Amino acid sequence: MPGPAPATAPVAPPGASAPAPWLDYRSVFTNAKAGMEGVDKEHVQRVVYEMSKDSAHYRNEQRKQAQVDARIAKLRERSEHLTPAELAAATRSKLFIPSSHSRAAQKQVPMAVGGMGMISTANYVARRFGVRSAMPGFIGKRLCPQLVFVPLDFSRYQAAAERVRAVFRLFDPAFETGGLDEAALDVTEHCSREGCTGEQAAAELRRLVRETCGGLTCSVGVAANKMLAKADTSAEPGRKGISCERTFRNMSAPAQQEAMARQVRAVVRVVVRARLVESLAAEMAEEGIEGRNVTLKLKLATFEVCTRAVTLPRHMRTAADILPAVLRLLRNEMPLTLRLMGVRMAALRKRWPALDALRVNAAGSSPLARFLRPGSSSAGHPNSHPQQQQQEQQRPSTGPPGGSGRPGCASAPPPSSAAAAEAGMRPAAGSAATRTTEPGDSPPPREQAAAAAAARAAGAGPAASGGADGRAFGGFAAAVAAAAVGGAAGGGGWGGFMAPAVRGAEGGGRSRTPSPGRGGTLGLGLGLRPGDRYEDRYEDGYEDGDGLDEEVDEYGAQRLQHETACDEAAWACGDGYGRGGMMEGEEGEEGGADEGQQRGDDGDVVCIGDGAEGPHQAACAWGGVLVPEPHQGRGQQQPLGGVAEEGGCGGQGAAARWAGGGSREPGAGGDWAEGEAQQGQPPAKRPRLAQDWGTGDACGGADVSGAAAADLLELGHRGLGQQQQQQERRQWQQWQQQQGQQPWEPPSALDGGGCAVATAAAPAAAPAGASSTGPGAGAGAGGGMWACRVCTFASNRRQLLRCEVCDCLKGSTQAPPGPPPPAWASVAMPSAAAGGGGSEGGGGGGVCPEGQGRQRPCPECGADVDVPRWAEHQDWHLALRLCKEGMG
DNA sequence: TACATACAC
DNA sequence: AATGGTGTATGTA
Repeated sequence: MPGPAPATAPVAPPGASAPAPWLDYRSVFTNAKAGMEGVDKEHVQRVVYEMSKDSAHYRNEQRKQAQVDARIAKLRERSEHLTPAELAAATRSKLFIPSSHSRAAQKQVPMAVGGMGMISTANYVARRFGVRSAMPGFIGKRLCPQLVFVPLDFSRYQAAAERVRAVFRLFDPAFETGGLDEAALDVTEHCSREGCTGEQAAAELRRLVRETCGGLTCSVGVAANKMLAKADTSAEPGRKGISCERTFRNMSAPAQQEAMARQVRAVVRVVVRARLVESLAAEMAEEGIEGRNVTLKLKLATFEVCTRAVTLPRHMRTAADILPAVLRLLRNEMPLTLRLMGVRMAALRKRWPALDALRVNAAGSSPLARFLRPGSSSAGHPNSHPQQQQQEQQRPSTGPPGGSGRPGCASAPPPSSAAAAEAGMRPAAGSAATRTTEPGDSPPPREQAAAAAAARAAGAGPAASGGADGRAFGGFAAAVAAAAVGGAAGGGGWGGFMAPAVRGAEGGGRSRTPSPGRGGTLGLGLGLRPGDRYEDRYEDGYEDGDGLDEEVDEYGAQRLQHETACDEAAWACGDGYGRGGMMEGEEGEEGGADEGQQRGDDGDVVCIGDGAEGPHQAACAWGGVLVPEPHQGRGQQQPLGGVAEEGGCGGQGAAARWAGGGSREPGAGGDWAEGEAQQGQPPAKRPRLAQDWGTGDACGGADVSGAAAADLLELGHRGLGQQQQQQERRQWQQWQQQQGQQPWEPPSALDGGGCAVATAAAPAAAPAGASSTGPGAGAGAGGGMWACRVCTFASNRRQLLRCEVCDCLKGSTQAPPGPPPPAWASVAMPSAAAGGGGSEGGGGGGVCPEGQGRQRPCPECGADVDVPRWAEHQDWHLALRLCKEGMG
């Protein structure tokens, strides 16, 4: 193989002041990595630079680099005043035996695992060209045109990792994993037992791996070990956080973006469409964990990343519980121009440490097992369990969870119902009238699938979980099986959290299983169809015979049908709401957009939130400043100020933008952020969300108890403070005035006519697509909640004036006139059936393909829905289901 | 402690 | 045309 070609591309620095600007672009890609000795660094640097320099990503890298430089300078200055003692404290020793293995299937061909988007790793042949991990594939291809991409195949990596871990376990049953290809072992005991040195153990480890893992090699280093303490941290679940995030596919027609940008509710659409919360809740259910911190991660179109977090009043796990927190965090950051969104739960704990063990034994044949088994008539349903009620409604989340738990989990949920409950069907915490999972309830297909799969898996028992080649089932079944093994091995550590041995058996308890369950979840999360890229990637993860794939497909097909119908209706009508932001992997061509409504190919990104003025503008969430984002090749480049302020974007980023504020488009003003701008004081940081879950006094901490709990939780989750509501309304009205519209006033009587105070219990959440609850049929804890007449959300607190879900005013039947009129309406509407909007003049042309007019009855609620709002409306039902599920 | 960010893989 | 997703550690108020 010839070495890397000398710089072939005619890379003339056009008009650059510096002779070789790429030399200043310090990216990780030029760092040496094993096998990269002798690489022409400057060439790599130049290619990377040339291919990156016009991108938002590049600008963000520059920004970050400036920050790092500033930080370094600061540290350097400080270090001059450090005492020796402090210096010593700042130094840490490496403690572990890291081990990794890699395998170059071909020694001659340059190969990279990954694709054009991102390279996970590259073989040594490729590395000689400068190709390396974390590099975008298209740059790798440029550096090395012969580069062959090898698609990711997590199921194989997982399988291989399992085998290697089996060897590790021999040396240290409680070893810790660091991803698929790394582990840390404490071999202290092994060495004293075997009377060997660390080096000898390392050699033995290498040999065993090589001989038992199909020739895999691993590198092992030995160092002092102080991590024994950690073995005693059995009160901690093995993992600290769990998350789900998605990058949005670029979109789209300017009209669409502008429309999106006008409505607050678009946010919900994006969240719901991304299925972030759903997926996360499903994973938590699989893992049997719950968390008390919710973090929202946002990556802006500029590649800036920010996170926003709240601590919940107690541990939570269902989508219905998490979603409101996410929405609230998100709303607080608008306007936004997003590239990625993620949701994370932290402060985790095992839900039922003792119960898990019991559940495992339900596979056995003891009387207790029989009692617990699904179908046992005497097995109570989850919510009748006293401990659960206590824990979920009243119990302070402090104290050893499950510690007091006499294994009085006699009425513990059988696996199937547990899975169903966890998948989102659980009654809301704090709901006085806890809804039971009654026979009449028919969970949505997905939940059914999950429950069925879980039941099967659990029923199969540990014996079946071994898998022929050591591949675990993953997800729920695997966790159960592992717990069984570990529980037995560990001598029955039932109370409290899992013993280290169990964690070992779980593979460290930290690594996630990307295969079956997750593949399904991901597929669903992306709204993929058969044949799509991501599905290809993950379909290997499905185990034969576990039935999950069929069920997933069935659910996926339903979702697809639903969404396609919505989108087609919306897109055909050209209302600009058809797609509330697509995910990567989704195709943009569906939906029958007519020619006049084709999406732009500007490479724009999802734009949400009030105030974003157009497709080429982005707002910095921290500063709240609206800044035109130059379109590719056009417009001025935003100066990236070198102001070395502390505090990330809040400092430097915002400052830079303020400094460059002159590039705002002249007529683009009018967003509320400009008010701040005119004061000339860049807010250092947008204020944190107040920690006012609930009233702010009683709910701030962990202790929520008694009857007040329900109230506070409801308030905290679903309501904003009145003050905040008023503020929002002022902003809304202000915006309207700026738009030259009449301020929208609610229909006279707040409670007039429409405010159905919910009293009855909510009907079961309907399966997707089936007709279900009528408006106002909602319910609640009987606390005088009101049902929104627009979106039907039935659990608004009495003292709230706006619906927490859709923002409509209490009692109103109208949605506020936020978004501009749909495009097709301004073309001409020959149809006679003028539903709502009336006559937007014009002549000729656009015929809504719905043909019959501008309204259709919604199959879910029966209401006549403006066709342009059809997709939106359907999404509301979806969001509502999420919220209602479990609200009782 | 709670939140925000940086960074490793 | 195009730069990921998940998890942990650490700094700061």
